[in-house]
Amino acid sequence: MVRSVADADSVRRQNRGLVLSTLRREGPMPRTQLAGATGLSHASITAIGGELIAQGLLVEQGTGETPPGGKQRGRPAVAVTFNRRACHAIIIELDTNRARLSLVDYAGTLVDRIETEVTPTLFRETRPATLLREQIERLRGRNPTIGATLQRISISVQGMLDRGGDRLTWSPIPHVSGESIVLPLQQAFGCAVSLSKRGRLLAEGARLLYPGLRDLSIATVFIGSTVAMGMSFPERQAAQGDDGGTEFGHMNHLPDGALCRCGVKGCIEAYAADYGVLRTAYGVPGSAMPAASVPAAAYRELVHLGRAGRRNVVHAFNVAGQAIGFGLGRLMTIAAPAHVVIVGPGASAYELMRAEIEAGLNASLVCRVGGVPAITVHHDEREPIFQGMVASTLAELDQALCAGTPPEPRSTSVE
Amino acid sequence: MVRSVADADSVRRQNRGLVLSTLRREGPMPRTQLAGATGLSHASITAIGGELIAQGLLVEQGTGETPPGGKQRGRPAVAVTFNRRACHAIIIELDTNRARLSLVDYAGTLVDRIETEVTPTLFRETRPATLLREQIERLRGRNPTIGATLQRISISVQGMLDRGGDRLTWSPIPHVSGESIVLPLQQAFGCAVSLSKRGRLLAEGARLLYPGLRDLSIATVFIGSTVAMGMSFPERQAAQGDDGGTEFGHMNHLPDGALCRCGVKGCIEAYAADYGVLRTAYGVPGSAMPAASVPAAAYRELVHLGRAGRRNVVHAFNVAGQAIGFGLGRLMTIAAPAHVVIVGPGASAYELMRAEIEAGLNASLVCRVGGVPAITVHHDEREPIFQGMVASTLAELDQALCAGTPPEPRSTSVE
DNA sequence: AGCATTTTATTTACTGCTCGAAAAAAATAA
DNA sequence: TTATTTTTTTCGAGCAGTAAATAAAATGCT
Repeated sequence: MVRSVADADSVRRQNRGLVLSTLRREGPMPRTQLAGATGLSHASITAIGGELIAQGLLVEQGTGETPPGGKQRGRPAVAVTFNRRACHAIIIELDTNRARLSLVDYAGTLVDRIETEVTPTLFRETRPATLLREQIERLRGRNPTIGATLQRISISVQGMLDRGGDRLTWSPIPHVSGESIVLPLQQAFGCAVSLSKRGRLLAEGARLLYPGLRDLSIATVFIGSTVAMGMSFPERQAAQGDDGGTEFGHMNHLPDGALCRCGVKGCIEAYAADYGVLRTAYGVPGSAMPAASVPAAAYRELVHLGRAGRRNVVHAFNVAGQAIGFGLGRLMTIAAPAHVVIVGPGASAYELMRAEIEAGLNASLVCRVGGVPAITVHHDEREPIFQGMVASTLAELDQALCAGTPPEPRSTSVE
Repeated sequence: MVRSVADADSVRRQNRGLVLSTLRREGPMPRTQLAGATGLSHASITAIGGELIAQGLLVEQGTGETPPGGKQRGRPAVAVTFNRRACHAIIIELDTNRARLSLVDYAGTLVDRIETEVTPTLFRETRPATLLREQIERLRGRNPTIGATLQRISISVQGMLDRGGDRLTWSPIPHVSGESIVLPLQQAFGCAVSLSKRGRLLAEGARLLYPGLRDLSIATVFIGSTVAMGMSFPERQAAQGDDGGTEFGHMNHLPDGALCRCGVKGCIEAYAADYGVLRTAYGVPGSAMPAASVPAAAYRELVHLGRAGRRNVVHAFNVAGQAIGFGLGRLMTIAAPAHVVIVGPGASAYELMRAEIEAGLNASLVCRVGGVPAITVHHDEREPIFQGMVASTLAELDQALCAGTPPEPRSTSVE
């Protein structure tokens, strides 16, 4: 709560932001309804709405809906909504095996999307910023109409970010850490560029996806080729910085335990990621170097065998469940989420890990006293990430636009 | 970031709060200087200051200081400061062995203080709220002049709070959990009552005590008859609710490990609290019931023996250090404090645990990549708690007073 | 003593924002 | 064509903040 002086200008900014965020949350609506939803007076809505339309951020919608049957009685309501063409953003999901770039407009609609493969050796020769720059150029080339309206580039990555959020200090994606990513793109495209941890976006996306979670604290655990977690708290949405991102997968489970891909011994990931389960299942000692990568099919087969009751596989998933359960129990002592969402390929093995996860949670005093968090399983992790990124990117855009541009006097406008 | 409509009133509230918090942080100062420190115009300072003085919250200070040698040239500056008699707060530290009640005035000056013993059986017969009510009455009786100016009661406790912060759901203080504490006191005294976790206050107090920590994230670890931790983040001061309080002492260290006083196996506390070290040192198996309490002198003797190099004791402290080190390493994956402050009786054994603590931290990928947090030792934990409580209580008071009262027209005032 | 100087604090004139109420606009119903 | 209904805009008042001018309260100098 950094206090700073408030004046008429900050009031206007706040209320413009209120109008935009209400429209984001509840969709297009006429001015009268907007007054009700925001708590502002009709007079203010007229003023603010007029400004935002003049600025090109909002537009009046044809007739919106002709809701209940026949004709309405009075002056017809004209809904206002976001001007799709006001600006655009590019959402990038950078993963261990591929990069997906999505172009969305100001209304949040997907305009275009390209995908490119990421090989383990790719970033040994190509700088990540260079690869991304090329792909962004390509996407822009395919959509010439967006012109200079590209306002924001949001990148989702796995790994640890540096303080300023400019680069990765460590990542499971080979050779990607170290180099600055944000700065070169910022310079190349002259717009805001941000790097976010995949885990946090997963959690925020889960909140958007399940209406029931809207007012709960959520931890989303990804289980797959890595183990990752992000947390999201209500009322503090879009907490910038590194907040909400964790390194859950690299939390120690057992001192001097199994070797993790990160080089440290005993991480949760070393027991619960695909390679960890595989190692346990086939009796490979924990001191053995982890497999560089596990084919998706091989992991699916493993889950299948486990479900069929194959002893060694069931045991391996039990070990994985114990690592995750104790990890969650330890987490609970620091920050107690009310809801845990499990996503990723490992979600399909949840039933094999469930008992151990619950046992691990119950070994935590916090859970014994306050109860265990509700756990739900969601298979597809791509959608929450994407939704989360779109939502937070647009919210940031709203902030930037309603904060910066208004005071400009329409001096040299076309008249 | 819950958006709500802003108007002239919210501007005034914000700026009144700004004036008060500036005065809290930087002490009494004349209006001109206040204008500079807050960023508000002189005109606004005149208006706001006048209001606050009329309201009785601030007063003009005689001459303050006659700072550099001889006489100043122009119109003498008259400093404004808090009106001591505007209101009072009672700060209560409820501990395993005693309860301390401090009466402070609006300027934060200690007016009176009483202390009463807490025995392990005390709360079997007396409800905690009843005991506190009696003690508060006693304190009030000794200070009749405060009259109705008692505005706030802040209570520091150890243990877990319920959602609403009304009662303890679990506590190391015997028989204290379960019963509502806040509500009865609120009804008895008709003022705001709040329950805070001792750990969080410790961390916030440490920030106030060491100016160098002002802009860092801090974790304060208490080591003594329990192990506890609180965290404090800059820029988000007085984050209300349960934020910043942890159950670090009851984070699992080893699955199926040593028995903790809380009844769970493997908690950090079971290895690192006084009883845990004692148990390890004398070869008592971890499955043995922990001692009900360890005399302070016995623990001091233990530390003394350890420092003198007694093998079994050194080993016991090493085990304690490992528990704390791994615990901190695990914590780092969720929330990475830049600074760790160690307080309490165990602080004097830090050197015996240091190597193990550092080893535990280094077993965490986060520390390997981002470096280990700085660790400092501070022996006395009472002072930070008290300072933290006074600061946050007065900040809350400022908020309540500058938000609520101003719009009241001085209708039936004495004229 | 009396006037200039200096520093602090207040007053004045003005801007921008929101609000409530009244007026205007735009449709249907009779 | 006129009444009715609903949405939207306009108008006047009120309030908070700023910059600049003014007042206040002291010292220094002649």
